[in-house]
Amino acid sequence: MSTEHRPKMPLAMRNSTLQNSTLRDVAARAGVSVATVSRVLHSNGYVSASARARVEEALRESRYRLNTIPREMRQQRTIALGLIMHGLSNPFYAEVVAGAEQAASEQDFNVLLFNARGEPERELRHVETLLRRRVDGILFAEAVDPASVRAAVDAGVSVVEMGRQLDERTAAVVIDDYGSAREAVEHLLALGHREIAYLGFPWGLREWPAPTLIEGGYLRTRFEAYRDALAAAGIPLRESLLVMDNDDFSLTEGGWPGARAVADAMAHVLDQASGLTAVFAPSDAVASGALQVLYARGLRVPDDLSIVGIDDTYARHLSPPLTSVSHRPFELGFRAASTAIELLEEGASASTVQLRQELIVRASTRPPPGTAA
Amino acid sequence: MSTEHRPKMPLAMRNSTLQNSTLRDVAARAGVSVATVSRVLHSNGYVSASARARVEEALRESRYRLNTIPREMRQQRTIALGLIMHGLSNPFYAEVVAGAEQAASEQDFNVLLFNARGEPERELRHVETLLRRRVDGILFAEAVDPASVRAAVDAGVSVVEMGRQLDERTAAVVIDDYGSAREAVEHLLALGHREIAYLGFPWGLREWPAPTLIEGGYLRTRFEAYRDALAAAGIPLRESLLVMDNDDFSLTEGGWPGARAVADAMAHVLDQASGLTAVFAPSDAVASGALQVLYARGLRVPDDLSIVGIDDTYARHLSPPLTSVSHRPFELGFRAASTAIELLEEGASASTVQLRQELIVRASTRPPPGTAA
DNA sequence: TTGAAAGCGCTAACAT
DNA sequence: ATGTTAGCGCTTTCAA
Repeated sequence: MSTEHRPKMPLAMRNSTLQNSTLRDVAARAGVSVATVSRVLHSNGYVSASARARVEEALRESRYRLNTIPREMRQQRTIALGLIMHGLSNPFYAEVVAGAEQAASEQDFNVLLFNARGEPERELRHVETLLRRRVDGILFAEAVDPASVRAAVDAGVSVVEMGRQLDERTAAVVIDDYGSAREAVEHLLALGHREIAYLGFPWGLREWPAPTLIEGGYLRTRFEAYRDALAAAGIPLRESLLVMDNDDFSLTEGGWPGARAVADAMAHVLDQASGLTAVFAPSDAVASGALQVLYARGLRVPDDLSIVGIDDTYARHLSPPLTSVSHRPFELGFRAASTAIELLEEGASASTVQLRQELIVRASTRPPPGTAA
Repeated sequence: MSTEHRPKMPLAMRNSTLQNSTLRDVAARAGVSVATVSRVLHSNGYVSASARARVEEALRESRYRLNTIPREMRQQRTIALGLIMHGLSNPFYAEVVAGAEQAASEQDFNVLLFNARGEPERELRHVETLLRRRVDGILFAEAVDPASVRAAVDAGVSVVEMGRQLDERTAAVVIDDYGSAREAVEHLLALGHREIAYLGFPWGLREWPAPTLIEGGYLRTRFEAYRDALAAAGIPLRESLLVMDNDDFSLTEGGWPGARAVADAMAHVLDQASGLTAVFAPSDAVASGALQVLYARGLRVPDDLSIVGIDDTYARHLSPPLTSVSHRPFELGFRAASTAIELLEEGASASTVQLRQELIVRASTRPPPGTAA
């Protein structure tokens, strides 16, 4: 007994503008079976020339468009990656997303984008949503909660962490925060600077909210790199050249470094320090705030003071164009997505890759005043 | 005769770490039917307390996670929107994407992100991919090809265009380019400026590649606004205050305005014009380039010269912080996604909304030198 | 070279 | 209150 498979509605109606036509509609029109239509669609299996011709005409006439959902169901793969990040306002992450999209796109994978805004619960919720959609992989751009990453790994999808690794079992593409901060400071040292201010948050790990805990994390690393670079050059740390997140200077606004805080910090250093010739800003955002203070005071960069940033985001747009260390966010995203896909296709195993940073020298740095170039 | 529905593998195996457990697994474990499990999962229909308890335990034990793909198939809706844009490097579009993601997320819709990089073929290909995935709606951030928009509309999904409307049948959220340029220039006029330079591409509609055709589109509009604002104030256009894309000044690099071109343009105006007191830059990117030239020449903003931009992207990071007109990209994306969803839920009809721009006055504008404030 | 049919894992109408 | 079952529209095996 063969079951009656005809739809309740007559074919004519099912083919209205509202309803997409199906393989069966096409098959009926061409007078063949759905299997044959499928063979024509995917150019596999044997199809006679005449059948193929009739099918192709039927496909055209019925304005057929393949529905990939049943296929996802059948094949248990979606050809999709989820990407969880925490905000696109920072151009660094925008580039990360762009890189991931491009790599995915080149392999015909689609990207589902989620913003968890630094909130662990939201992050976990997004992971759940992605797992229910049965995506093939999940990319985390600086995950905030190990539990979300764990959930993804436990579900057996391919997981890649970017920027920071919260779970050992994932593949990861990370940045060398220490190395790039050190490279920035050493660039200043190489130019002959000895009095270098640090605008940051060396001990700011007190009671920050979740997103900033992270921020605190890498700012601490960058501070250590500054300290070590000076030490290696035989230069003692000078208190007056440091700004830290203490009761006098709250460098955070709602958990993140704020413009006002940065301005205060820069002003503070300028007022306190004598002989200052350079500033190390642990991000382009901080550097831009510092430049605004210098501009307002009529101090010239790099004539009076050199300044170097990290991130290479706003850097090229500032006056003067800022020397900065790029973490190559596009490549970060690109590698992450590629890795997720590789992990899928082969039996490849997860490994951690460290991306090499790149110092980009622009017009904001030069030897200290009164030095022979 | 009931068909034999048991899977080939024994239940135990199907429940391995590799294979997700299904409703049927849970039902078997709880000793109920799949319908009952489904009722528990969605809290609809009647379920006895004891059955519910057993099901809940079974759900836990089998680490069940709903698979939404069959649901999409059954219900003919995916709760997903496609978003096609042309690059995240421009912070304006990054914010648009952020806004769309947030609106979608608030309604539990997911966002599939595609970058067509200004290429019509790629744009159309992305539309096809989205339609095959049967997304419920497609958002275009400045579509480049009417054919892609048409394909989406013809397929019957809900379509919203952002920034520019290429198809009359879509809903659209657009920007008032003319209005915002005019507001920027009128801000300068209100401060008392009469000698205002324009750094742009008034007649640059010659043989630009596709992406820039658009660019040419709105730059032309912004130029017209500049011209009209001056005319309304009784100020004649002065050739020496205009930079246009001609053989002397190629303002485009690979189709887009380049840093070098902007620098040349600003330098040109400074050399030619006497009595110049203000500059209208038709984007923040152009303004930032102009500021760099002024900085290099030791000219002070706003003391010597005022400058206003459009977009409000880099504006806040520049020295001095730039007065600019915001097009509120986050809201643009947010409204677009909300609209797409509304169009879906109700029988609402497509309409075009114009977003109101916002002049943001910062430190780069003030009355001309030698004027009583 | 072609067709029939068994799923993929849900939802929901219908029956009991 | 619960179970049975017919799909959703493909892919793919198996038989013819």
